[in-house]
Amino acid sequence: MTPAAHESSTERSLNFIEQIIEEDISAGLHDGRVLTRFPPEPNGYLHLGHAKSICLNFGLAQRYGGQTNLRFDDTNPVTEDTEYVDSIKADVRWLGFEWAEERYASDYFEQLYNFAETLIQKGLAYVDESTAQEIAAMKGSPTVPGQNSPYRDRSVEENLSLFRQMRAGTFPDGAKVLRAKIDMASPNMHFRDPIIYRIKHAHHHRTGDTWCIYPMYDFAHGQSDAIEQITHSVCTLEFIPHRPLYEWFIEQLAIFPSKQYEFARLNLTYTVMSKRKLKKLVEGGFVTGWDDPRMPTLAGIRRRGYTADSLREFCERIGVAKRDNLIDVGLLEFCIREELNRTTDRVMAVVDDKPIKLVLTNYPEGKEETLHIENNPEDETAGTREVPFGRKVYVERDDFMEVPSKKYFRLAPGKMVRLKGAYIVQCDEVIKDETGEVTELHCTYIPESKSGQDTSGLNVKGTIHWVSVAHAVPAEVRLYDRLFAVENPAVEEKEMESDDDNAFLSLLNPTSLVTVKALVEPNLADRAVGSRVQFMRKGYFTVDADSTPGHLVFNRTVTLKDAWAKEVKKA
RNA sequence: AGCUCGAUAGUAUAAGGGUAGUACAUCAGAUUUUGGUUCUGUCUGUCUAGGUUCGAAUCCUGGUCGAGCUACCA
Repeated sequence: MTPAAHESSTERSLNFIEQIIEEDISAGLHDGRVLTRFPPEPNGYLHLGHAKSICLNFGLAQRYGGQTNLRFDDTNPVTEDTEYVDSIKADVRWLGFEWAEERYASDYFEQLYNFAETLIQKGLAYVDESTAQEIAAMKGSPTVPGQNSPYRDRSVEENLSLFRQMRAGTFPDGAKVLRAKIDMASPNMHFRDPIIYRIKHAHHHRTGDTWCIYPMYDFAHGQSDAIEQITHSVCTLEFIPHRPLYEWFIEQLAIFPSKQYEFARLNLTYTVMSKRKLKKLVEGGFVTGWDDPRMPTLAGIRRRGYTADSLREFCERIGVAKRDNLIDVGLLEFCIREELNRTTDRVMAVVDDKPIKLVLTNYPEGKEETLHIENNPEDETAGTREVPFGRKVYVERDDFMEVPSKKYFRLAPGKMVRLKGAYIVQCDEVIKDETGEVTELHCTYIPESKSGQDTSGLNVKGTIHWVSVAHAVPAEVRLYDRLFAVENPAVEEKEMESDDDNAFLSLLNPTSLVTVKALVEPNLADRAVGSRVQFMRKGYFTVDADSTPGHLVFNRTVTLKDAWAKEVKKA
């Protein structure tokens, strides 16, 4: 699709990268070809920050008739594993994207090695045998220029021979490194003779034991881009200082001129996005795993009940720019509600460890009715379902107040409400146990008020959900809430000024998971894992993988908006 | 301290020298057999000081504030 054609088919304005690409296309750069790449390191699970990057990279290519490679940046064998490769591929596909080619930086090890020799030959790289500490010390600081290594001026021949011995496995880990010879006084720390190869006698997940030297990120990423002829290499802001180096290597090696562009990574309120911190949560048992529904990982959020569509919509709405941002998690919740409101069936579930039993004293003993209740008022084609009704039903404790406030229009002594899809009932008598806790409400129902054929003329403000006592199916419900109690854990952590890098754990929300019992409609009994419903007046729920026949487990994906809760909070 | 990047409503994001717009959030109202949905209305913004210009969010200069950079991680 041409930019012009697209212009007319969308309202959305262009982000800065799209603007660059359109300029490139009109300038005829690379004959208008667009090839992007998504370059994860296979050392962890993908999270929402990656989702932003995936949607950006694949979205750019789709928009401009290009393609996207999936490239694993696997240059550090000690942290990487195929387990992650598989989960990353699954997550990208789940999000709804298909890559043109699956590549690995390790595919290019031989080529990268040759690039290194080229650099040596040009007198632009040397083997340094200083220790890590010495190298760090000689590096200087942003305000103090570094010092040249004593090994900086070795001859090309010596460097070549040493480098070949490095490859051959002559030296132990850390004994030597290959460094680019640039400028130890550069204000850009990355130009102070960056290390480009290090010795690691480690098993690589793909190349096995073929190599004992591995290129550093800076010597692998740009060249990999060039080898694949990536036109637009999009990464996050922290790589800005690397860009001059990225370009330097490309220029010195005279290879395909890929260009790097940087955007601001996603930050979300009430969570953390750093791999390191997420790992701590998993390893410390603060969550049940990488796919815990509270985690911002794609695996977690998927299990929570989020859809790929809603995530893509979210990524579209947050935009792309260069300024640091903190997105309100409320926007994510809006995106999933918007979809689930449209697509899920409404059902009734009394989510309460101690529900109240409601007895309709004027409803004949033993009588049962089958009610037909619409599945989704937003979707006529969703049809109706059968819901059994009887003399006794469960309702939630929150839907009764012995001494109601003025604006409370649920059950209270003497008050009327409608039981959703059934009858209007009036609360006559409150039954309590010996501790004074309400256990039952005796009500009378209005026979002429039956849903759909109401001739009672009554008009009640409140409608509450219920489940027939005789037909209720027990279930476990996991009420998930924000992982952290504070809006911006990263900033709070900084403000604590603690040396303890576990300090952020004290900011966790202690009620991020509340497990309660529920009684649900019988037709929910055989829902498949992963299916989604709206529990009327409660929220959207999905059947968790922990469910077994006879033991249903529901995850709360997100609550409904709750104007009443706001009202209560105000008071 | 040096270098780099950034700064537009509460949060994001547009406007590329010519009316500061959109979404989410907020608040208010209407509708509603979900205190949901939907609809209507409402509120709040160009970091600062100069300069260029008929005209500046936009261009220039200084300042302020925020972020990143100083791993044999990516």
